[in-house]
Amino acid sequence: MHESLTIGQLSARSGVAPSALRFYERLGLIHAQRTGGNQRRYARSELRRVAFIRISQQVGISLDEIRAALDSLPASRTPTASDWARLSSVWRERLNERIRLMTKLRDDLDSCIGCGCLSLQRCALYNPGDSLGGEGPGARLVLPRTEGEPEVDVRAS
Amino acid sequence: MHESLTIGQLSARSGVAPSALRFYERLGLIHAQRTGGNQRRYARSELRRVAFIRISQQVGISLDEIRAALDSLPASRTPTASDWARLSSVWRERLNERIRLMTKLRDDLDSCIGCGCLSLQRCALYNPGDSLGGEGPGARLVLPRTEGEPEVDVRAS
DNA sequence: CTTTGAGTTGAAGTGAACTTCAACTCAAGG
DNA sequence: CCTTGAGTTGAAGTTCACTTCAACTCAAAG
Repeated sequence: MHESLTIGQLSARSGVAPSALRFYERLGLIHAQRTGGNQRRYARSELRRVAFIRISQQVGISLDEIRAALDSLPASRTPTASDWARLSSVWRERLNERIRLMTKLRDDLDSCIGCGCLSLQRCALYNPGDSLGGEGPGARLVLPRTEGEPEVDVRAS
Repeated sequence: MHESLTIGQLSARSGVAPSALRFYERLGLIHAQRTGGNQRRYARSELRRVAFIRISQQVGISLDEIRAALDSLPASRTPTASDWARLSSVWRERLNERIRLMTKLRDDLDSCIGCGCLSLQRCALYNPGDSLGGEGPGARLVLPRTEGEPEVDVRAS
């Protein structure tokens, strides 16, 4: 009866807009069968893929990287629990790194609030190796990629 | 001698590209005097503004919101330490919330790796913890992009 | 003075992740 | 059969945060 899902159903159950699902398909992140009338029919396993995509995005991973990760899943068989576990554990590292960076930023910000200085030299908020930079055009990630070596010093205002 | 900075100097000292500084100026985030030859000269206090902007971005705040925050600084006088501290402490709340969410996501992901399931009902990755209402899983995305009412349930793959 | 490197402008381009649109077709109830 | 809501397409539009470009001018060293 409901062995396959329409795009509307997949959208409703995943919380992802139909337009986004079509977009994901164009990028090769998900796949669909077609009916005689050319409409998409999704296997239930696609729901899990969509779940993985959304979770990955929350971890701060680009669709491009997510696609690469999904491509590493076995094409021949339906992914098993351990397949998903393997992917997730990689994301876990990323997430931990992000948490570490944000925590450091918060602590640095705390000490800056203490003195109200924003004197980046002393407070090390600009301390390179953790943050700043970003090369090339295009949108910035909310949390920066590593690199950059500014010499910041705002002692005299 | 260096009571004011050229755009190249401000760029070097802040680690922000000149094009970005001009862009910030267009958005009203920073300000510059002009020389007779129409070149920008920045007061040293602008360095602190740029510092605040970059830190704010790392906290995950949009330029639009940053502008709003900067607009709340007194226009008449040079901002004091406590002015900056006031702004920073607001950001600190945001940062803490983000850390909290990331940490929860990591913990949820951990439990998912344990069973490798990504079965969002059981692993609660999609469950905000309390609002599992009614029949079936009333599960939702933890951080929905837009509004919506997804009912996620991937039990059968 | 000449050269060179730094600065100026507005307009257009970039990349990510989508959404919106117009102009259709398909599927199901009455 | 007819209507209606759901689905189809490619192309274009949107937002954010910038960068790149062309075509200049300015500032300082030699």
